[in-house]
Amino acid sequence: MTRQQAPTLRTVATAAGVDVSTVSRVLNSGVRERERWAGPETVERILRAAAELGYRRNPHGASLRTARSHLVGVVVPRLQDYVLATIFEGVDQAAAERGYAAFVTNSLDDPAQREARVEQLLGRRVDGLVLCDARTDDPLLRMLDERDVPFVLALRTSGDHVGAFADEVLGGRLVAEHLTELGYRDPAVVAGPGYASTANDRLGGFREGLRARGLPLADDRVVRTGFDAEAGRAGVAELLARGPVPDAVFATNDFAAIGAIGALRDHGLRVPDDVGVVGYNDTPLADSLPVPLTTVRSPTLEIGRAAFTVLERRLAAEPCESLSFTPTLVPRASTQAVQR
Amino acid sequence: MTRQQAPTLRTVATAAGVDVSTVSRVLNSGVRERERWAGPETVERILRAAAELGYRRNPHGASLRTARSHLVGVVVPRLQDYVLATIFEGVDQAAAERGYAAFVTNSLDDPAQREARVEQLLGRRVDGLVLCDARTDDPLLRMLDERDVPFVLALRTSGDHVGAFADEVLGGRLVAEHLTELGYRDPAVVAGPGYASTANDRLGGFREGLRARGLPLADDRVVRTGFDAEAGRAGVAELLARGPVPDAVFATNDFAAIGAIGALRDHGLRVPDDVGVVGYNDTPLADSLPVPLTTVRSPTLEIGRAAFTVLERRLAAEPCESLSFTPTLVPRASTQAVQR
DNA sequence: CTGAAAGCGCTTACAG
DNA sequence: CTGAAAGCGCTTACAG
Repeated sequence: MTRQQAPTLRTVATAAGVDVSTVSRVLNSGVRERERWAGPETVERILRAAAELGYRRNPHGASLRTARSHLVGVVVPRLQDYVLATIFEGVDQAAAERGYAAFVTNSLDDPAQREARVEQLLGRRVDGLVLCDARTDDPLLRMLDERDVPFVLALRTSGDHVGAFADEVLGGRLVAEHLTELGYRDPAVVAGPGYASTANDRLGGFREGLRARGLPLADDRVVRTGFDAEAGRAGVAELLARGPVPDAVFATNDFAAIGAIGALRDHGLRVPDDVGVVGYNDTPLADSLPVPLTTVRSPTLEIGRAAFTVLERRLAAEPCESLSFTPTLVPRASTQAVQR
Repeated sequence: MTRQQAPTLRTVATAAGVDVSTVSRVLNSGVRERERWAGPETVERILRAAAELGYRRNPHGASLRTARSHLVGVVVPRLQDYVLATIFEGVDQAAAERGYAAFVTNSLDDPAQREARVEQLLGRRVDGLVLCDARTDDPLLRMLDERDVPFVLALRTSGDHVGAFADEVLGGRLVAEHLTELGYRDPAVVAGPGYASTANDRLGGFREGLRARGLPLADDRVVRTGFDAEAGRAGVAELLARGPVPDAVFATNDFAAIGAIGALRDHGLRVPDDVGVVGYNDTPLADSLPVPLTTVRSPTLEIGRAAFTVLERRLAAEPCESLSFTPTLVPRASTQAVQR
């Protein structure tokens, strides 16, 4: 082992000719407050010694002492999902800016796996959690509350738990308005699973928006599946098996929309000429598809950042409220004015 | 704060009527070795006390004492990229199985950002690093070596640094063979950036495979861009601006392939009737696209898992070699026998 | 303004 | 087989 011993507070203290406690105080206070703790010359000496030695606080020592790890855990359904990866990036960014580091882990929307992952994070002594996989009925959240584990939600809501969300109902309504304005009269929906508030709210907003225009959405025009391409493919297959071809398909996720387009094509239906398609999230892919996809843009990175902000308030025991973000519709070539 | 004090070794020791050192030894040894450390009855008492109290080792105390954090850092170009998210999942899985936790962070393939991220990870006292963003010429790796920081590479190679990789040259060759066998004679390539060994090797294998069949690849049939859909779109636009329409396009990434298909369509070219398209990675999307994409499957999850395995060997100062994986070609509808 | 001391929770040589 | 002690690096009330 030629790796040299990492400098500690003691190394710095010795080099600067002061006590470790003084070094600790100086290094841990901002430029302003430093003067309260040490003479300007002492501060100078300490700062120089620390810089020369390349001192870096050992977080384990600090955490052990303070019982605060400055670590947070983020639980996502699956990191391979672009939307969730983006939300994590937002959390991670905001966390890093505040001196925190973030772990991410997949729950796969499986309650058992999820609980195991949360326990692992807690075992690592994270200060708090950001959960991106809340369920409409969610016993885990109650359990965490009972154990006084600080957590916030992101993206998906559950009960009145605090977090950072998008106005998904509005998102669904925007899609309904877009389609009806273009002249579509018989749209169908391939919605994500019922345990996800996002899927429910997008569907709910869509239904409401249609009804407001006198176009109630029949139950057989709705399929509940998952959020990936395969789900979209299966969803459309199911819709087509049920009855007449809808004139539009709203998939509550861009990937599902891509699968939906594939399935439509398998049945000899062209997009947008025969069927209009709308996705959700404005994934970068949406714009680069052979037929660019009409979709709803949701500020996912911001949601991630905001989730951390709310969590930090919770950790500081400050009063905190949920933060909400507004989606916008992005019209592209996969929908068009209907010729009649 | 109603949150009850977390039980410590001391709590357990008191409950079991033994010393903390005994508890530590028993809890840290496997079933087999336990008997060497304590009488069966003592072991029993300790185990029960720990279980009843819900004891969990405080990793900060342990890390402080042992100077081992059981933490690893994973650096990826970007987590939003499906391939990298998958590799991270592999690393994380393998790490968790071995009692490690993993941080991930984005370098965005930017040297400055990358170095900053690595320093942050080191500041968190990770035991080692998995770098998925190695560069063909990579000063950071030399620096890490000098500082004796244990690291391994994944996916992208650089020099003879150890890691877990796929045989990308073979992957490129498989594509060349597939296309030539179908009768394509004038393929073009939209390859990732030159600092990524994966892009270079896929291109190199492709070129070599073509040459072996008497079809040298002209320089103006190669465009170097990025790995995302936008890059594929731009790459094809560039190719078409340069000269005659190629009869096939090999994009070294599925997302680039999707962008390429979009750009081809913009120019009124149909896939596969006018131009064949091949991607790389067999992203789930590939199979669900309107025109399912011929692509190369690379065992990315395995690569991630293997990378951790190699890292663990390095951490144990065991001799370690790189692990290599074999890709396979997945033919789909985006390529077809050429009619002449 | 600065120092000395205590202690966070853990592991590990050292005794016995 | 088990205990007592030391110490990892840090922070923070307490003195002065």
